[in-house]
Amino acid sequence: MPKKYRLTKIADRNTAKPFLKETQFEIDYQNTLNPAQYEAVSSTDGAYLVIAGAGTGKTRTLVYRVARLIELGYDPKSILLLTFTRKASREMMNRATALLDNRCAKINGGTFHSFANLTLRRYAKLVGLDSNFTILDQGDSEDVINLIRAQLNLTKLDKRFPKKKTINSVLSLSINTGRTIEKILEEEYPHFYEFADKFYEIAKLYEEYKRRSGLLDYDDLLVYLRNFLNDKSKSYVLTSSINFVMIDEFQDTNKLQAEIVYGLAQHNNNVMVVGDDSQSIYSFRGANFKNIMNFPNLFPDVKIITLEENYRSTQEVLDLGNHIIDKAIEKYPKELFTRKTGGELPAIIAATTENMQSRFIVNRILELREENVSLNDIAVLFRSSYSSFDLEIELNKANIPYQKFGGMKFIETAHVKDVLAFLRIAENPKDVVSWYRVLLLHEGIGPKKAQSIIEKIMSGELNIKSHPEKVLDKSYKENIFNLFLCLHRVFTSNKVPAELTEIVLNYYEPLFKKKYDDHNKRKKDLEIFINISENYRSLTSLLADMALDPPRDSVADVAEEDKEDEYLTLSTIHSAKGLEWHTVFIIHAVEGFFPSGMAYSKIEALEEERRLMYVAATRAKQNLYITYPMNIFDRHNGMTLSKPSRFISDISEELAEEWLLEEDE
DNA sequence: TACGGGAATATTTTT
DNA sequence: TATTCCCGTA
Repeated sequence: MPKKYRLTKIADRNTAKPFLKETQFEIDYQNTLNPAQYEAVSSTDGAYLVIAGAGTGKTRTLVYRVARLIELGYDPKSILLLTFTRKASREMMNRATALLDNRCAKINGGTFHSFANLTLRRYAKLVGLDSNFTILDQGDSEDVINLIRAQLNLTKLDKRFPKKKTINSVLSLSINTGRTIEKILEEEYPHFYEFADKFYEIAKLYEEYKRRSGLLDYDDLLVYLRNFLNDKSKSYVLTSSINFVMIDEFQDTNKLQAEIVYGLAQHNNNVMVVGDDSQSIYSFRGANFKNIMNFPNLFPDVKIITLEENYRSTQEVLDLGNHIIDKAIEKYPKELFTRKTGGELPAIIAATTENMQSRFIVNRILELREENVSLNDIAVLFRSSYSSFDLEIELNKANIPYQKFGGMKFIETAHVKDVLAFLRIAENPKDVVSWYRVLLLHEGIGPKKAQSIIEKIMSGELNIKSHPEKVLDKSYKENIFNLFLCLHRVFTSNKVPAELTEIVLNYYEPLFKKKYDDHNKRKKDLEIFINISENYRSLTSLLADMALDPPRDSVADVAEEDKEDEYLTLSTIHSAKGLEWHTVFIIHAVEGFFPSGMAYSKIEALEEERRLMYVAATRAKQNLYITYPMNIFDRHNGMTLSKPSRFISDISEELAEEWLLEEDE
């Protein structure tokens, strides 16, 4: 169907600005949006900072702006919309498409990392990279670091040297926040400060290693992109094609990402960032809500728009949320209000034990179902993913279907990583970590032997692409011969992901059964992996997606065919970002769990826990229940009496009802 | 040098 | 509780 007012000929979208009168738009923007939203949506040129409180229609605003820009005649491909997750990106494009038409699906979108991935591959030559680099996920990075850590003999020191996880997070924080390693050690890990020089040594070796092996970790994706953007003569080809930059969840970006935003928008400074400083919950990844405060320094002519009308929650829920966040030490001034009144007061529920908390939730959910509240409209939120273990048992007993978000991911399970390691080698034979992982699967091969085989492969002494009979002499055991035979098959196949996966799994199966006692349970994951691989045409994109947008389901609820269409959501608060439900339960609101004991030592960390509680509370549209067990198992002391979370302990009768659950005899 | 068993240890959130 | 670390044995 031809659109009434589509402008077809625009000589140069960057200079000749198309325009329409307000009445000529297909969508009645002015009357569908509130004044603040409309101001943001109808903006075109210039820099905008949209401070959007929880539930104020942030996504809606972005979606409408995309539609309007397209209606104005701008090329969809010249609109870049960066979001926090790929799911969010997909959702926005779908909504915009539904609103207007499928031109909206053509905009440039994705996460910072996925955008960097595509850009770096496309402009690999200009960037100075090989376009088929492999992406290391966090676990892979840690493995590399562990290898280096072992080589440096750091385990033999008198004092315990930090573990791979810690090392990786220090290095990563340094890159993402632009602070030196010393500074980070001093501020976050003072007990490891004395090892600063070792950290530098590891960082150097790690960099060399990645360069040599054609590997990029998450941070590299951003760093290379930033550097590319800074080299204006080279990146002009990219930046001149971007007319509008939009960034969602700006409160969760870090310094490095802010620099990227600056670089992306350099062509004409048309940039809009949207965020809520009160919902900044990713500081462990280097995010700093002060990015929002600093934004006006980056773009001096920025216009600030504040969205304050909340469309999600009842006033009762909002009051409690406001109470929690009012005590925050620093935030952008804003006052959320809603027209939804007459809701029920939130409830704060003390249960004598953790199990009673679980049973309360199960009962309440069953009651809600009686009241015709769909399971899809209910969520249970928690600080850390293990908090739901007891509840999960009770839900299973009661036959309540649920999906859990956050926590252990499919991709992080050892057996899936094993299979991926084979495929990584197929993609990039220089990938030493994957070689290491694969070789160690074999009997009789430990770290030393693996090392020596890898050296021979890297030096070319062992040519893995030719048939093993030609390259392996008698000193190699049969299992190595078989491994090389398998890899030879991989290298000589036509590299369709599904076919490669099949070859690998055939070979891997006996090793897998030997390595894992519980291989029956794990087997399902491998079957899922086959299905996933069938959706890809190239190995490069399969591997990139596995690192950047991994499927989240592991064994827990794999069977696609018996997946219920109605299910309860269990989620970490981090994974619940941006979502909303009719009824929300927040569990384990106990000192030491929420706020986490890890946060006690730093005021900034405690402030972040507070924002986390705020995010959790503002997910609720209608009902909000915050529960805490009074006795909870503490690994150090056994059963201990616990204190309710500081975020809810001082709440007055007007803000929430307090219930006490006791065992009925 | 590989590898299994038992001890130690730290314990969150995710692209 | 689950992973990592350490050490003795083959």
